[in-house]
Amino acid sequence: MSTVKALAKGLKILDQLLESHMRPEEFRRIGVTEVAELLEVNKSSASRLLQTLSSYGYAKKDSEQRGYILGPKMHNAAQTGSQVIFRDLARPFIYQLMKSSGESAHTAIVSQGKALIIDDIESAASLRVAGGIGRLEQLHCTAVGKCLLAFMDLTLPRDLPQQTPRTITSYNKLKFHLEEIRLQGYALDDEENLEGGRCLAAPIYDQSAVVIACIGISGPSVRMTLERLPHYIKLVMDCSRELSLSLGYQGHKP
Amino acid sequence: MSTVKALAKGLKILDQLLESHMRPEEFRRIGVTEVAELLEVNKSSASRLLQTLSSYGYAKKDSEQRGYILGPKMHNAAQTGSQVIFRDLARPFIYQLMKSSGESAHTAIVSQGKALIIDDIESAASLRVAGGIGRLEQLHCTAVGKCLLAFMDLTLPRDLPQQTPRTITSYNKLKFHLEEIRLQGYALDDEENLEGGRCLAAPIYDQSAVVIACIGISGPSVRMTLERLPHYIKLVMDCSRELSLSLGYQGHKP
DNA sequence: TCTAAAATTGCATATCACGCAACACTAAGG
DNA sequence: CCTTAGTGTTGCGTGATATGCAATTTTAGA
Repeated sequence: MSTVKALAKGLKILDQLLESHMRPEEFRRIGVTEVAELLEVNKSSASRLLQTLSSYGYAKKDSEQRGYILGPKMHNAAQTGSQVIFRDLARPFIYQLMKSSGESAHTAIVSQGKALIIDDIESAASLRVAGGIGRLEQLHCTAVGKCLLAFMDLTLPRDLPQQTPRTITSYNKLKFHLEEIRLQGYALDDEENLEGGRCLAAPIYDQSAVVIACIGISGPSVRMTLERLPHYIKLVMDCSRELSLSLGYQGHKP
Repeated sequence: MSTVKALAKGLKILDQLLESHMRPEEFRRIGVTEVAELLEVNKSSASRLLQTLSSYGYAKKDSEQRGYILGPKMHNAAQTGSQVIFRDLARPFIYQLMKSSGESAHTAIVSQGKALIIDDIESAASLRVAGGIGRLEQLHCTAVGKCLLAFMDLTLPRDLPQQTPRTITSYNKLKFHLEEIRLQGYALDDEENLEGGRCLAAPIYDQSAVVIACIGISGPSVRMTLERLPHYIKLVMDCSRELSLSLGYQGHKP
């Protein structure tokens, strides 16, 4: 059994970056010189190893100070762990939402510049919007996507592909629309993503009053009519408030 | 700018392992032959790269079927993400526990073969057991450690260093003692880790009735006397039950 | 602005990653 | 149980590349 030495060196660096990251009280950036000492190699070798780790997203040159920190790929792995816990916590709430609304209910978070459906409880109705745990949805034309855009301070996408005739494809129109969503406290997908389908979504706040996800319902327009919308809006917003409270949310501090 | 090619190859494998891991519906083990095709190298090279990743804990040969999966180090990164959410959820409960008991209260999980304190709310009393978010504690002689050993089906450590004259250093004695803890539903550190200090701990169950953590209190023996222990035990166990319920725990199914 | 320390880059050479081939292991089918 | 095909591992020699050196660039602090 043999090891590939260059790879081993890179992984040792990754160990150090991980260790520094996992203990917030002991966080520090790691420099080329420090890595050179750790591996007992020349600084130039250390620099190239760090560059390689960076180019693949496993390390990142800190933008504020000298030194390298853990890169986005490891952050994504950490986020997946949180997703599983959060999904399980939110499940009873969206189950109840599905029951009270009669439509499919789901939980969504931001991932890879899209809205990732991390849980989805389908309604028993024969005509329903197709489900999809793990599905990535466009941000600009889905209720969950727009909800996340409005409440999470995300960078607005520039590319707004048309999904239906009703899709908002203008950056300025979307920007204005998101302001409305913030005032209303919920987002409506009015056949913007799927013809014949409407969705509603509302944000989930954590204990520090930061939005971390959203929940929503999807259904066919023949059932989710504009006349019945207020009924659905109330259900979704009640559910999102209860889930937020269960996460320790205590309302916005002035 | 140049990349270290051998390291780059290893990171590409890690990318694949991560990708497979993050979407449970798309999980699959990755074999040497598949890696060889991905990287366009000979199977022997692929094998050596995977072995190197494995020896550093980033990959793991699956024990049930052929192929490699994401290794414990990446799991640990994922766990850290969950820790932050869990820590925040548990905080109000241990805060209340500190208030009602008058002693420092903490949350602990298993990490690196030890008990990791992920949150710690110190009592206002002048004489108290020193705190330490991020501290790793021995499993065999602390209340949180013994609690995790008893309820989480961990491998019993063989090395049981003596911390005080009261430390249990016999494997068989510890094994028997853990059976007692399982029956009682809580663990007591009776000056086994620190002379003049006693700790109590109780397990936290999640929605699938699996123990994922524990909470505990620590205080000086002059306050946490044997006569007052039942009072403290009740507080700790009440708190652990409430926190478990808030996580969706519904009691043990037969 | 200057200086010292940290980080990066080009080049030649020493090291080791690589492919080949042989072998070992495993799972499935007869 | 035996056979076969596919998967994974190991030893060896060679050429590709990782490395150290030295020069250069960048950066942060006085």
